[in-house]
Amino acid sequence: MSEAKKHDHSALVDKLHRELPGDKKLCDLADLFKIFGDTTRMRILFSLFESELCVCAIAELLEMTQSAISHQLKVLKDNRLVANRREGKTIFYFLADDHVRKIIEQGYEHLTEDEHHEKII
Amino acid sequence: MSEAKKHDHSALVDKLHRELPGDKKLCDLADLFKIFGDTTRMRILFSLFESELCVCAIAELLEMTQSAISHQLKVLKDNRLVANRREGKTIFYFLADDHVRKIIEQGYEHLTEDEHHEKII
DNA sequence: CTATCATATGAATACACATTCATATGAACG
DNA sequence: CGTTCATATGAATGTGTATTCATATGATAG
Repeated sequence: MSEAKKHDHSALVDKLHRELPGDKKLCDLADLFKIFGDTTRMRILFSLFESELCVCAIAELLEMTQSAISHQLKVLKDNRLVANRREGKTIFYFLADDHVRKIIEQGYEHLTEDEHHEKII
Repeated sequence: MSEAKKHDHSALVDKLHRELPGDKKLCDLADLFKIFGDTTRMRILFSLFESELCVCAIAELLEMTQSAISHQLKVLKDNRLVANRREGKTIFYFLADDHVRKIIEQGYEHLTEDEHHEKII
């Protein structure tokens, strides 16, 4: 037997090490949440909650540069959170699927629960 | 009436502007997701899915510095995603509530749906 | 084909933040 | 108390990335 060092958890650690999802999965998951972790992108997603919008409408709404919006829309599209369709010169963006709404709603719930906590203080 | 400029959406933009959640809410929400948007924090959260763990167990499991883990645990705790309890010298961390699990699971679902897409290609 | 409108994109800049290193706190034990 | 173990924390560093600026693409109208 190996001499037990200070505070040995090798057994537990080994077990958990086998159970943890692969690094690829965890990294992908973190990358997904990273997309939601930016105020501009979050505001864009909320803008698209009700209806599709063209790029310049989003830019006006959020009072930001067309370029800034366009860059972020690319990030959102590359990660399949939004999709777009062309109509003449205009390109309309819309939410890609319902997961986007669900993920955001879950986050919202956590927040409101926190407010509950703050009231007590 | 104001002269309609090129591509006028002022009506739609005004309407949406009133409907959008306040900047504080959106910022808080983005900040929440930002927490999940880091591989180390995601791995820590997954480590705690099954059972509570002390800091050095997490550090061993993830093969990272105690300091790095401690810094991230602070972030997680400040945002109420984990909580801790003391037992002598040791401090055990655990998931604060079920929202954490739900949020992560929603993200996971979105990912697996994407894999579906990739298979078709 | 040229001008214009809508959008995309590359490079540069500026800022946020994860990790490291050194050190501090804090509990238990002799 | 002084030492040791477990954890926390402050400052410095390096990396990632959001925005800006300038410019490119791409569609439409004349």
